[in-house]
Amino acid sequence: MLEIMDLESQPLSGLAPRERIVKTASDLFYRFSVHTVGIDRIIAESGVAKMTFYKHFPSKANLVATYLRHKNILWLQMLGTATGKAGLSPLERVLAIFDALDASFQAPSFRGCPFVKGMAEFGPEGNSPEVQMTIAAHFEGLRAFVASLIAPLALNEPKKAVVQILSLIQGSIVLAQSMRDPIIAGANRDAAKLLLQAGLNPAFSLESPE
Amino acid sequence: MLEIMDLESQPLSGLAPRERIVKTASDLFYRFSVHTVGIDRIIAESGVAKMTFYKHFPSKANLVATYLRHKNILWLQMLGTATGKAGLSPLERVLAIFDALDASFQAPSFRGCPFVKGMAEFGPEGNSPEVQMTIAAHFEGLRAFVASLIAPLALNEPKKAVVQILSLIQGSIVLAQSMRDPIIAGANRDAAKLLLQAGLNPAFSLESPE
DNA sequence: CAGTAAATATACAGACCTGTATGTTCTGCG
DNA sequence: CGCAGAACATACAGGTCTGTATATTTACTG
Repeated sequence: MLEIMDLESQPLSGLAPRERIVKTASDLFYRFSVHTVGIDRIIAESGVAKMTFYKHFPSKANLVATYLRHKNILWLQMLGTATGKAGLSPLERVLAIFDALDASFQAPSFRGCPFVKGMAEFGPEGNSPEVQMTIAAHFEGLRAFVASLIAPLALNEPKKAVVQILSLIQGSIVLAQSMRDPIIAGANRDAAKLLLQAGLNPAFSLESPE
Repeated sequence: MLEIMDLESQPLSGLAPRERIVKTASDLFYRFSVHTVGIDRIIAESGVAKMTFYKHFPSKANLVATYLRHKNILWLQMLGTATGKAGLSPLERVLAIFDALDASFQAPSFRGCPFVKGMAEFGPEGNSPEVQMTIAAHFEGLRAFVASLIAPLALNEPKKAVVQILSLIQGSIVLAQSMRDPIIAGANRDAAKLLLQAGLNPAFSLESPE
């Protein structure tokens, strides 16, 4: 057989078996869903033996949790670099989230939020505690991240603002997946700007325009 | 065996077989997920024979589409009654959406948006065209509904406002499912109010508070 | 009462799933 | 070189899934 010419995912040859498995599983689980991708397919496409797989991962559920932790790292890295650029004001850092979202929405591989999809497949009734813990940790981490970005703004109701920004983020992702409109991220960026400015200047908020 | 004393779902005895199947499937698909609930379980819990099931539904995918159409009707009915109450101003009609969401979030059976979950399980790659069509029709219907509520406000950028309101709606649902905080719907109601008021009075928007 | 259509119970085919068991081959290191 | 451990290929056990086939019973209708 010489060498496997994997035309589709090329930078997979040099990696160690464990990383090949995680990368293959991550792509397949995200593109399709977890339940529609079996172990056999992951093993075949990662070019790994079944025994090797079960040496590295005790079960499929553990691989799913690993996949989600992997996505969580990528996700928070993307937000961290976008919001951490030098020279940005505190307000601009929050708004940079939506610029980063805008870019990721345009990627052809975009399929929505892996954790929302994870909740859909592994609800509270299903018994996969490790997966559920990983999902809950992601949402809590994202909440804490947004809260840390909003704190410097010294708003009157920071907790409420965090909920609003998080809703705009998650709503953007759902809309970007369900309809295909390039204005989604920008519209929500504007919404976030308005909400945060209103929080900075209380005279703005809840006053009837007349 | 005399009679089946179904203690859990009582108002199921008098219904016709087809409606028993839809009701049972709707509850199970929504509480758990579609892929984790098999035909056998639906048949068992609806008290119907397998042949009867396949007389009424040509396949499981068709039942899934029927379930989603059922949920779509319930969902739009809820929004219609909440926003259609007499004596509400156009702005209040939009905000009434979030009051209705707040109520549904508190129901113990709340498990998020059936259509977001449907997208997670039946992505664009999976070949279930009827299910995908049903999901797409729901999102388009919801968009048109919100657009019809916003039209009377005569905003400068109605399309953008629709995207913002839809994002707040979907974001609320995701947050209500991932974290459990009773302020979510209210916070997003306030956000919607502020955004729509800013659209009514352009002097509000995008002015730096200093 | 008779006859027809719907619903029943049950068994089963074929495919897929996770996870294990049994060997063989490659690879890195002393 | 020589050997140990990792990764390989493959077959299979036990279970579940969708969908079909066979045969019996209920229920309505003329």
